[in-house]
Amino acid sequence: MAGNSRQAGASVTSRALAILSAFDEQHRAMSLSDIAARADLPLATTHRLLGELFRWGALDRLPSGDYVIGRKIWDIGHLAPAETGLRQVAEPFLHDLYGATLATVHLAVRDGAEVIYLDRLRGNQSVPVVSKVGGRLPLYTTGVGKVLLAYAPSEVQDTVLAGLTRITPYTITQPGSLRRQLRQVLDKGYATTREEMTLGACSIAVPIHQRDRVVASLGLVVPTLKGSEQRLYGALRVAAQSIGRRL
Amino acid sequence: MAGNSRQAGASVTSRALAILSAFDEQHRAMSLSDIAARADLPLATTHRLLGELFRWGALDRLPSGDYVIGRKIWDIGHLAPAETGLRQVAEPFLHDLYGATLATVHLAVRDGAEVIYLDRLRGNQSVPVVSKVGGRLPLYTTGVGKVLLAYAPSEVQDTVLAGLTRITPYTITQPGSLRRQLRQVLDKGYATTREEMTLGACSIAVPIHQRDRVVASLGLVVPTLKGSEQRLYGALRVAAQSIGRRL
DNA sequence: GCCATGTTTTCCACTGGACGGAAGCCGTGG
DNA sequence: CCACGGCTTCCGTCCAGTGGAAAACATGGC
Repeated sequence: MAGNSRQAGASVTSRALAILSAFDEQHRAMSLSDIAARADLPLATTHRLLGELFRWGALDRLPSGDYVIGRKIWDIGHLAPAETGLRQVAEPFLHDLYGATLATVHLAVRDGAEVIYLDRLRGNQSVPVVSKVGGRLPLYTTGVGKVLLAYAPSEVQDTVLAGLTRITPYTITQPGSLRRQLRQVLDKGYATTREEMTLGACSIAVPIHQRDRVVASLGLVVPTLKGSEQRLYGALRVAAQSIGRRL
Repeated sequence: MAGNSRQAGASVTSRALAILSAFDEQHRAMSLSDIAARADLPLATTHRLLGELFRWGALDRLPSGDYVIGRKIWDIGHLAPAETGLRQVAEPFLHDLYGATLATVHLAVRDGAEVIYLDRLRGNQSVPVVSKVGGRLPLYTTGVGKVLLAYAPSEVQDTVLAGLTRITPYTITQPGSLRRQLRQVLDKGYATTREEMTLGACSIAVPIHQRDRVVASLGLVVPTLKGSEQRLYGALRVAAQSIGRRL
């Protein structure tokens, strides 16, 4: 009854993992029933699994009783070598970049059809940005995103090109025009955006190469690129090369 | 035989979690048999669970075949509110502090009898430090640690005092002398260390209050405190108050 | 090349722990 | 006071996880 009630290959472990997957940026705190609904699991089962995860430290509870991701996950996550290794190496160069430009500095990698921000340096009086460390944004509205997209396999590009949605009046929504920009990124060696994600924020970004593969992108967010594009590009290129050499 | 072979209340989920727990700073990459040994699970079972965790993205594999923590854990970990909330709020103030002092800046919380570093700003030419974001250190050899220990429940203090081990010639190993220092921390409002963790590195740290509870600590690492102690304390206090007010 | 040694992967019959419907509990508010 | 929605506990059924064993695979010594 009630249709296909449960996923086919649902192993025990995968249920616990399904619960963790139920959390995302829009759902940082959820009640038992929310989680059960989002993970598509029966209440009683969810309840028991939540108990186990909580006891272990994977989840915490707010005074309200809602569940949130716990410290232990944050903690163990920092053992991930790809993320922390790159960050570790890049850190001092990000500082230098910030010192030299006073712009918001971003270090990001691609995950599927999204950017994930590994690190961000933001000054006190920098332009407001929506990025967060650990957060995700579309590939086609940010400087670092465009770089990563330009070097991504064509399946990924196709997926992204098929789903362009307007965020600001300046967001690129024409597949042809985005495709042209991506070609330019490969030619010129850097990408730019002009208020395509946030009004009042422009950005410029370059790839970070490990051997001959592009593994990450380094970007700056500034109020305007007028006149400073080449200077910022120069600073970015030096930093990206230094980071790449050290990987 | 060979003693008590398996934990008593070992639920399925807890085995997957035991595998994740097998990873730590000294064991970032492990083979199947290493993991099975550390998690105290049979090889075949471990193998299957590793497969599930890998397929989901909780674990990655190196070219060598060794398992490491995967991006997904890092990713989900950043949804933990305690960690990221505090970081988010503190970030601009850490920058200011760095700008004003050019010292390495630390933001840390206590977990049991250890410090966990939530954030670190390190200049290019700062004193070398052993801290890492997401890393753990003892409570009694670091500035932020002493602050957090001074405000910790007495059980925690007793545990720590019972296990003082020398790291540098200047590490405090006398329980009495540490206890005296902790009292001073409460009196003066800040803690200092002088080469107790790393030779050539001194530190000063203050508590961050949320309402009337101490939730974190903010610290600076410098080559020497000579003459600058009061100036650094002033800067720290202002920053810590601003952060606390915003929580 | 060949065998000895250590590690990873696959297999499968058995069984004990997960499953989840249902009933009880608790807080809220009409 | 009772009705309602969400949380927690209970417990008999049964199937998915278990793990010993053996097969594949990788090393490396001679």
